[in-house]
Amino acid sequence: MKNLRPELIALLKKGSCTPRLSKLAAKTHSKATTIHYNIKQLESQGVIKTYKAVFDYKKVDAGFCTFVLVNLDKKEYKSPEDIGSMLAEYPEIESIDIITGEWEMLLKVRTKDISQYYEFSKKVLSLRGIERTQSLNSLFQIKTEFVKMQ
Amino acid sequence: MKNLRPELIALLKKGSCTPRLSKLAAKTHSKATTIHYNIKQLESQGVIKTYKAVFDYKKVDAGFCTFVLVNLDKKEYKSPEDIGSMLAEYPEIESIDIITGEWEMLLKVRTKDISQYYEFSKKVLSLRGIERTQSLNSLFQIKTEFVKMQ
DNA sequence: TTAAAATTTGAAAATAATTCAATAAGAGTT
DNA sequence: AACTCTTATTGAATTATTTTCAAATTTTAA
Repeated sequence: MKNLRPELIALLKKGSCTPRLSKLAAKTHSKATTIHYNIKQLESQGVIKTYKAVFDYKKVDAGFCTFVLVNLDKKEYKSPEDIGSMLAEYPEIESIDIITGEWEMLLKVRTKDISQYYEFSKKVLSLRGIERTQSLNSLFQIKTEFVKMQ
Repeated sequence: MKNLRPELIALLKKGSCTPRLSKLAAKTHSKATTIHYNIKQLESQGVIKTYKAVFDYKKVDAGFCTFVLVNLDKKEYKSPEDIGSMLAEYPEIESIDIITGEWEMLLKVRTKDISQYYEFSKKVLSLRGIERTQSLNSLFQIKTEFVKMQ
């Protein structure tokens, strides 16, 4: 018997969910078929990207959250998007933004703990094109992904 | 006939979704009843907070994304969590973290455009307890909420 | 006012989730 | 290894939800 949990968590983190039409119908005082029509429209217009789960990240070995400000080495890459899409493959990285100001990129990273973060940083933050980084540690999360924690 | 879209988007942003057991069963080569059992367990243990939609935020009037570093006025509040939970009520705020370093708090804010951000900042970033802020603008989003954009 | 397009709805059909009892697998003890 | 206890998986039946589709309604634009 294999442990399904890690596989389920990985799938739910990015998708494998669906809107609850009956609940939405009740909350908006309309019929399920009307919601169905409206949701299909949002989906086909690309308004909705996916449906996913939000976790208590402490309980899925991702309780250590770090924001990483990144300076990119202009000589080493074609465009910030190129490094960005490489980084996007790492499951530890929750978000990647190209930003204004002193730093070119901001990452949000989730690992189990500080030592797993150290492993991540050795592996990822030394990639060609990444010149310098500064990390800000999250001590406490009040809201994530529009969802209040606690 | 009222326009359901804004109401649906607001609901889906925080919840009103459900895991697709049949899909998860297929992907993990197990039975739907097994997935059902495992998911109920994750839910009752508080591992899963909610199921929600991820949007193309440009298409839901929230394409302008800003990270706000915040210094808190120690005289004005009991604890950072108190200001945090006040801020958590604003629908424009995607995430709130208490962080290490020069700044005490990091917000991620989504508005329609720069002028709506200005309205937000006048309304919210002048609340008692917020001493000083610095905002970093997102020029391009590569990944959000663990989901690759584009 | 009228015609066309977009949205809502109801009924029926198709899928999917839930319940529950039986079975199987794993963990720990003797 | 045999036994017991606990945890996890499964199949069958029930219940609930989603999907389809045609008809009706509402909105938009001329």
